[in-house]
Amino acid sequence: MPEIAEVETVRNTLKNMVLNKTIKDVNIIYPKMIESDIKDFKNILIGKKFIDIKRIGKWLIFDLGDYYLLSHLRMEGKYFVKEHNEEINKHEHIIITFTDNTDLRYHDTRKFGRMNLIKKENLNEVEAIKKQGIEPINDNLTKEYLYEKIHKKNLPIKTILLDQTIISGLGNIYADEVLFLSKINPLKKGSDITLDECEMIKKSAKEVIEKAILCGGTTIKSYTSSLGVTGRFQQYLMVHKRENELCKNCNTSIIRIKVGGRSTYYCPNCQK
DNA sequence: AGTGCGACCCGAACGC
DNA sequence: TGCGTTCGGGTCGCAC
Repeated sequence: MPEIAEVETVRNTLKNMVLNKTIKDVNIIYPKMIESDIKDFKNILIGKKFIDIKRIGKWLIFDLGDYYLLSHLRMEGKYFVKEHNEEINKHEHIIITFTDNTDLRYHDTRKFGRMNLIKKENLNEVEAIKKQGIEPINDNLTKEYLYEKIHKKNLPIKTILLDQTIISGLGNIYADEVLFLSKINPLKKGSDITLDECEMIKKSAKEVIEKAILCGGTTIKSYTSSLGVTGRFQQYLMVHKRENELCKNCNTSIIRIKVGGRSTYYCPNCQK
């Protein structure tokens, strides 16, 4: 998916486009995308406004006053703001129309994304939200917290970094980058990670995510954030998607392996 | 409880 | 040119 930096970019972009506009209609083209009651979805949204857009981990949270619209972009979800009379693209699945005749359109080639409309007081009953771990940009992410969560696990550290209940917001791209900066081999078991290495992971995660947010995210293949905004972090990637290219640190060829079913890129010299 | 893997979808890239 | 196969930025649920 868009990872935390991409979601943050979408959030900031959309805040400038859709806040405080009254919703006049909702067109649900692909109902499976909605996890809450379909009828309620339309009825509740019409007449309301988005008064804010928040984010928890990779979840976008549209604030409707008494309700939240939760939106997870998964792999390829995007939002576009278009004039209502523009033709509907085949990958646009949910269309929210405002009284000024603009649309907020949810576009998702693979239809993996999900939305969930809930009463505000029920936010903490949403399992995925409740279980979110600590974000890299939060100072509560300490080496002690990480060590406690990691040191009894027999899984590769790469797999652990993708677990949203430990660190919230890292995906496949930034997990590889964090391990490179930390000089840790992606296959190293959680139980073999030292407290010092947890400190490295914590520092690297913060560094990578802060820089990626400043860049507006990364663009790989299909991902551009809403409104065609293209992330610029790609130029700073040290290992991800760089198989057979040379390590920017030591000139060794970057290699690609599978870890937990996910493509994983690393420098065999820097990350022993 | 912890771990591994298929399923959810579709388009792009690749092999023949 | 065309057809079949493989792969993927994420997460969930099921089986062991």
